[in-house]
Amino acid sequence: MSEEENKLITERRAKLHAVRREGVAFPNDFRRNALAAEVLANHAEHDNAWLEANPVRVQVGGRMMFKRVMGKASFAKIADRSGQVQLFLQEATLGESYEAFKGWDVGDILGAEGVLFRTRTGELSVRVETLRLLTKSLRPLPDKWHGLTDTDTRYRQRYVDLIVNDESRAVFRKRTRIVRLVRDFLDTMDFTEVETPMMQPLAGGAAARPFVTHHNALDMQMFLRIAPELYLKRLIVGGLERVYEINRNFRNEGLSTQHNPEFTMLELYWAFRDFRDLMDLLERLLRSLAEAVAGGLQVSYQGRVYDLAVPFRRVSVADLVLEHNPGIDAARLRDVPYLRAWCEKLGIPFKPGDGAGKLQIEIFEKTAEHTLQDPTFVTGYPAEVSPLSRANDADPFLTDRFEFFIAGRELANGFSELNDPEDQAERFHQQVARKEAGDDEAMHYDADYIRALEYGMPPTAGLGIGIDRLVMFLTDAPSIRDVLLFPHLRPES
RNA sequence: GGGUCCUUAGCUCAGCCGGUAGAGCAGCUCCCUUUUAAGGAGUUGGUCGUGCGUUCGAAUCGCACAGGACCCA
Repeated sequence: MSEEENKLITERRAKLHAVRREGVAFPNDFRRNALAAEVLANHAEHDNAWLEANPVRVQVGGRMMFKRVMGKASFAKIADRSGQVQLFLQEATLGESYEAFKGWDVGDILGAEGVLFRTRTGELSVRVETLRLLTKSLRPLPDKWHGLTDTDTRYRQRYVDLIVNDESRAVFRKRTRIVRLVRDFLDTMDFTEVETPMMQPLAGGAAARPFVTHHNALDMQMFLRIAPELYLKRLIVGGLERVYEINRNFRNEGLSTQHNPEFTMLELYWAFRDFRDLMDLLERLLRSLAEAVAGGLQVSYQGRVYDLAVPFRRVSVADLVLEHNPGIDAARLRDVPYLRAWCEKLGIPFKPGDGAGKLQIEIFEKTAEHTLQDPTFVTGYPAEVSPLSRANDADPFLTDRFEFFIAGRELANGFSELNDPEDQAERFHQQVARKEAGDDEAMHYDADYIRALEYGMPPTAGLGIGIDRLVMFLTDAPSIRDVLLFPHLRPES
């Protein structure tokens, strides 16, 4: 028998049809005057003597999660958005609706009115005087003790996961809180939150394959954005000076525990500041988030404790490459044939057009990146792989840029912005050359962005933070799917 | 893209050197007026992910496919 028409559903459907024959099966005239958690918190101190002397009448409603019928009396627990409260039901008080209740199922949504009292074991409960079925649930919930563990069902039918798994609800509440705290943090610093286009004629601001769509009225190809960067910096040219955006980016790439095709990114741009200021800001932000949502500066993630109290390590790409590859000669880190030989030795594929900067990064990613457990700012990113970053004054092979790693993952990327329109035009030309050489992640030449820079962009620092990965870290979630309400999955067969 | 493992009742899981499919919870019938995974008695429920093969016989062995988990690139 298929899941769509199994016996349990058939039985519940018959119960629904019986309710329909009696009248309105899906009433919407019941109103609550209390939530479960409020009821419990407001009367935590009160014993039965107090409750008898000061009767508290409440109207509560929610989904029935437990049901224990004992002849002429029953207990049930209902869950609302705040938590659960127990109902005590007696045939003597409820009459006909008690008989009806015995036929209702775990999962049904009920409304109850009654007075508070404590049971023999001291649990604050509602002695129900009026009970109504508000919504019949046709599908059985997962096992009350084991809950729902099958990841496929948890992700595909998130509504079921949210009904039965408290921890899952807690993660998403925490996610919302984290995002709100980030906004508060930036708003306090006089940043302005803005919205920029998700559909773009050119997908710029990052190295990634875009999703392609089509605008019918204009008969033109458009792209879902891979980053908001170039639009936000136009706003810096416009004089907004401190802007940020928290919203979705789309990258047409594979799925993994750390990648979803659409993911949430914070990007902020801060005029009259440089990349060092961003490192300080990120350090402060992470600490304040950990204290607010993870219980302190010692954050436990997947069994390991991360101490955010100590200053975060700051180390260059070159130093990490040398640290993890003792055979590499520090004097030859910009020697292309030498680095190619090392890539071959390490089994790293490379393209003919790759220069020393790109090869360094390949070696870094293969040998060092995953070892960066404790919070670490990696600096000294080569200009070749940083087409939008300001070149370092002392060493233009490098840029004033960092990436931030924790638990072996990239969490943020920040740099002093390239505001020299002629340098930027030259970098775009290099990207176009790479694209023509077959690198489909290379950038386009964005003429309007160059025009904006030609009006003059003040010296600026810009930071991007992967919100999903940040939430994963702060909620101890092993997979990005655990922090996305509806993660991308292959279609159901 | 490569490797390892998983898919059996609504849920959580046994069964896997081939011999007609099992438990707990949920459901159904009955008993029970203070339960806490309530308890007691009885009982229903399965194209064992899909397809092809090996075999007298396949949940079990082989191959392919689909979906999922983890590791690697």
